[in-house]
Amino acid sequence: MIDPKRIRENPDEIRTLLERRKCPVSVDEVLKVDEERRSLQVERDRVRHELKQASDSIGQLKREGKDASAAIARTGELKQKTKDMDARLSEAEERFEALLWQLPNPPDPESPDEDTVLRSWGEKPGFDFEPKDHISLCEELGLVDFRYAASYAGARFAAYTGEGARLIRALESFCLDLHTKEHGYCELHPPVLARAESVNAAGQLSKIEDMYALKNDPLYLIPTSETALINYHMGQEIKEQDLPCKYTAYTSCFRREAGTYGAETRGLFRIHQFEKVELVQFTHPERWREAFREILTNAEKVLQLLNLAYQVKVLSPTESAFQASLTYDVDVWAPGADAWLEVSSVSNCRDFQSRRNKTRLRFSDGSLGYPFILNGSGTAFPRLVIAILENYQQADGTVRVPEALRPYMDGKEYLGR
RNA sequence: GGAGAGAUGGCCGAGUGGACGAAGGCGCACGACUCGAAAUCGUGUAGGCGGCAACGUCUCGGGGGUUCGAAUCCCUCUCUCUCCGCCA
Repeated sequence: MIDPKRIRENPDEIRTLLERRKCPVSVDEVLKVDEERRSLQVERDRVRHELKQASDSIGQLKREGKDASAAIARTGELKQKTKDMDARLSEAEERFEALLWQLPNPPDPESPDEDTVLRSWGEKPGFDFEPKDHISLCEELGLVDFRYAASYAGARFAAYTGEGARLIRALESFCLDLHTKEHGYCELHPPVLARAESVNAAGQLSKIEDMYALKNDPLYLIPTSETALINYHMGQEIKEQDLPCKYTAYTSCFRREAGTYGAETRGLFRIHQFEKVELVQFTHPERWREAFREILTNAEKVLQLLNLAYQVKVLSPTESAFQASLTYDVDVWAPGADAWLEVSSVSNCRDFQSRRNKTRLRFSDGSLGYPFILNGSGTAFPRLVIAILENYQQADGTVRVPEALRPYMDGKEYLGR
């Protein structure tokens, strides 16, 4: 959430920034309720102070063995007044909080009005045959059983089979090894179910219609392990000297994808459950750029080691997530689909999430603040699988295994051979 | 799921209705002593909200209640521990 002081002190700046997101919440409304709440608090504190003093003097009388019943009788009105003020104040505070929680992260000034490709890496492969799309490759090589997944779980699910399942497992180990051994991340394996509070801290409850909720428990299936990782220090203080804290996790991710029917409904491109390796860093507010570049580099490294062409683009405020102030996407080239596929999204959420889940930062001078939290995929698998299959397909219908993955596949050189 | 016991400051731990935001200890910071250190002694050591500040107010796991007054009594929720059950 946004620092209320920042809104109070720079309302015009916040208004302008939020307009870039087409945010429906009015800053004036927030200011109005804030003002209301503050003046109520002054009044409430005053009334309560009177009551406390009265109580103290009753205690004093009793200690001296004097009769206090007259003094007690006089507190009745004060007590009622305090109760009324309490109710009015907490009502105003609730309204204020509710408004505040609805505000998205103001976009970074760097974010452009339109998504913009910044650079690209690698060569698109040339084929002397007509490249197939991943759906044909999966079916012909028996890597994914869509029919089974549909009858077992429903439309838009995938069940990897045989070498396909093996490929997913190889990718998991490959990515986690890279990020833990080479990039210095601490590996976690968190629950994929989370409380509303945790999901909300991450900013994802703003799209509740996209979340899977359980019937018998107040829990949600997480849409990304970002949810788990950004809450790792919830309610805690991190010491400045312990920064940056870097975490990675491989989890399944669950998204209802409500309202996306009709578009890209076949194959692995957009499915309800997918696997992803996530990277999260808690950083010093002044060093977020370093962390941002690092996470982006870490994600790119996966594609570079697999020798897949990709492009990096910076997203406009309307495209970036509710909780993010700046987002870069990494899109991998998929020749069968003849398209760039988003496999990673790197975001700076500043102190937006740490304020929500009360992760605080103890500076070495003793003062207290909030760490910046950044996240990025490193990377999302179904689309990485699409890219591998389509880029590495051979004329004979088999798929060459990228060399970097072979150690994780018992040295296997080709899928389907 | 059943039965019981707990949750107090950075940590340990006292506190069962009034002088308690909270004894004592540890830790930490500063000062004294010292050539320096250890030991010792002294001082200080939570956060939120509001306020320029003085200060006020809130917080003893969370929420609600009783009371003039709650860390303390009552209800409720969460979490932890022990035993039983059930499992992977």
